[in-house]
Amino acid sequence: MNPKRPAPTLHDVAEAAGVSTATVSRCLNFPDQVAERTRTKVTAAVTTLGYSPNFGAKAMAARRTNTIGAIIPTMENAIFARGLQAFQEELRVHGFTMLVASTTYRIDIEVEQIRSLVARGADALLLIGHDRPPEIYDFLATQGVPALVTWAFDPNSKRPSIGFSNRAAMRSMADEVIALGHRNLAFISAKIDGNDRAAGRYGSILDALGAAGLSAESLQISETTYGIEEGAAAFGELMKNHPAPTAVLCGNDVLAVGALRRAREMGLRVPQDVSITGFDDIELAQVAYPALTTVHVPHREMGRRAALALAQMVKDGIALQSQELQTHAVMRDTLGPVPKR
Amino acid sequence: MNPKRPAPTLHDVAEAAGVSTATVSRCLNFPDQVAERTRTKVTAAVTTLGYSPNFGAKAMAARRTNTIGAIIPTMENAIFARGLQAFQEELRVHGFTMLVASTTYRIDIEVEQIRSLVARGADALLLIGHDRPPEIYDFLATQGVPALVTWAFDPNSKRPSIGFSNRAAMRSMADEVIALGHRNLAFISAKIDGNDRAAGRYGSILDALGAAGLSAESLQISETTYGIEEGAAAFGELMKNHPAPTAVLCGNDVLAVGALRRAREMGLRVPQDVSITGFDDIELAQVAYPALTTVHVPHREMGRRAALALAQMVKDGIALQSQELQTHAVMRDTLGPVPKR
DNA sequence: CTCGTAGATGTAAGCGCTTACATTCCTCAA
DNA sequence: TTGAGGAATGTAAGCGCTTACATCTACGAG
Repeated sequence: MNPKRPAPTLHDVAEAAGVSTATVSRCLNFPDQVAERTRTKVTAAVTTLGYSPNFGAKAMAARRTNTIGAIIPTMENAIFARGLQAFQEELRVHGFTMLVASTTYRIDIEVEQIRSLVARGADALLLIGHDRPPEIYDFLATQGVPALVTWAFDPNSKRPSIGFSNRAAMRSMADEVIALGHRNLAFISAKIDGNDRAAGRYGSILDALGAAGLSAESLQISETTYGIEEGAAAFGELMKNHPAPTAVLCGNDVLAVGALRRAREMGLRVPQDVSITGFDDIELAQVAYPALTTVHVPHREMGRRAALALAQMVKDGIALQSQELQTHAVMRDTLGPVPKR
Repeated sequence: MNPKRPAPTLHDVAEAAGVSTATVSRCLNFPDQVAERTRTKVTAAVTTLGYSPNFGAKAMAARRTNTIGAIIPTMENAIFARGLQAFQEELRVHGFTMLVASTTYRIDIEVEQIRSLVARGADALLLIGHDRPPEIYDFLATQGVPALVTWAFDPNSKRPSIGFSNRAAMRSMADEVIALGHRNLAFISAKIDGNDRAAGRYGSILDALGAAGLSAESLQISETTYGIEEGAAAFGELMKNHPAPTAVLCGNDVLAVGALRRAREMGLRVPQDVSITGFDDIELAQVAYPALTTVHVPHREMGRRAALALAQMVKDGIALQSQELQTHAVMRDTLGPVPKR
């Protein structure tokens, strides 16, 4: 580790190989435009010097980075982690590099991260959900950086998105719950304000209720932050109400698992005494005991498709097209008929 | 989205504000060196133009990036995700940005990613584990990029590392298991070759056995890839052996949870019929049923400390110092005494 | 032997920014 | 009124790379 000696540059390599910098550059980027003999010399020089191109300089001169930025709320949530992993793998196949940044669900940090990724020359951006101040979209427009929204699909939005309808997804589950006779529901959700996904899920439960001729009174809601503990706490509070809900729908599996644990601690049997459902269908759902009834979301597929669309748009100029993915309720063991009193 | 119109540059801002580029640059980087009036004009120009600095150019001119790269096997593993999240948050406090890249456990991709992060000007790198070809370390040395190893602590290595002793960690669990009378163990591990962490864990079980006067014969091993399914499959195979193990130690919680599930499917009671232990203590461990006995590793703390050390070394030139973190066995419900036959 | 041609290589102009140094402008003391 | 000295600003030289264009070389055709 010698932070003193400056790293070798193209120029150094050129000198060592006895050619011009242009030749070295060509040799590195378009090997077949260079004579065999020259290439050998250059390659040797590169190796012995331990040369590594300077990305910034390269990006500046070439005006292209082959980099796509992704901005997610947090890596600590499996749904983003797995979606991104797939995103990156697919991107790599197309010769792109992914840059990730996380916001911890804070809008000011998101703004900061977006600027940072743009500054770093991202050719395009992957964003989660539609909700964000219009200035951000304006900024991206003036910078000429295309953005693709995922984790949400909104046919009415002019912005391209690849995702699923949070409304339809949660609706399918709410319908199941209501069909089983539950009239007293609760919803444990992430903060709804500024989160179109959470809002959509919430709205759809109301829709389902309405369709069944029930009033909004039938739904209690508890907003909390992400986490098992948080889900447990919210569940505990909800069950203190009179009447206590007979079915608790959760905005994601992590909250649901927390609720499940608290139910066990409270001596409530699931689903005999109370039903609990999740959302996302992460591994946790299958491992939980009882296995969690939840809404399956194809996160990996979403990541893969987003990567493909973005790569094609940057490379071949194919415009981004919105795509809707399907979700479905997965019935496992935590949803049952309403308990008879 | 107009990818045609070029983004505004420092020069454009300078022109719009009627000052020189130097002034704009100062205004952006050292606001108090600039007169109030000028600052106002410049700020206005920046806003109306939607200017965003070009990172590459900046890095090149300033010869510093305030960026630290992190290279992990995969984001899909909660232990890395949570450690990195903490890493990034701490880094942010010190004014650094994190760049992540994942290798899917492939050494060739790791090499590629390291080169890529270095090319991007990372001021330093975070690496997982010690095992990797010496050329990589040579390369980093000639590039003058310091690297910090985490997820492992090896007092004998000359390279700085912040982590825990995988040997000591697994040893503590193995000792517990042996103390409970188990004489017939199995270990479900990630691939050991090229993974010093897995190797350390494996070795320590052998050590424990030796210390108890038992032979290596008492330990069956099954190497597999990461995943719940994989853990389940490995467990299934192991239990076919004669004699079947009475305690199955797993290299991580995910494998353990898979084993747990398979045990349930096979009608085996845990821990009455067979004991199962994990490693990492991720959330999954508490949620599993029965709650998993595992080795607690302070991932977040590790990420935080690594970030702090790296930030201080880059900013203030404080040399990296190895730090050892403590782990401990967490006894929950999946480890019990050896079943009497 | 000359010339045209295509392939290989070199030359040099930026890309957008920072920063050492030079210049200009004020302010205030003498 | 003058000039010293600090504050504010401008000038311009790179940072490491790509690439259009110029140049050179070698070879075969005429």
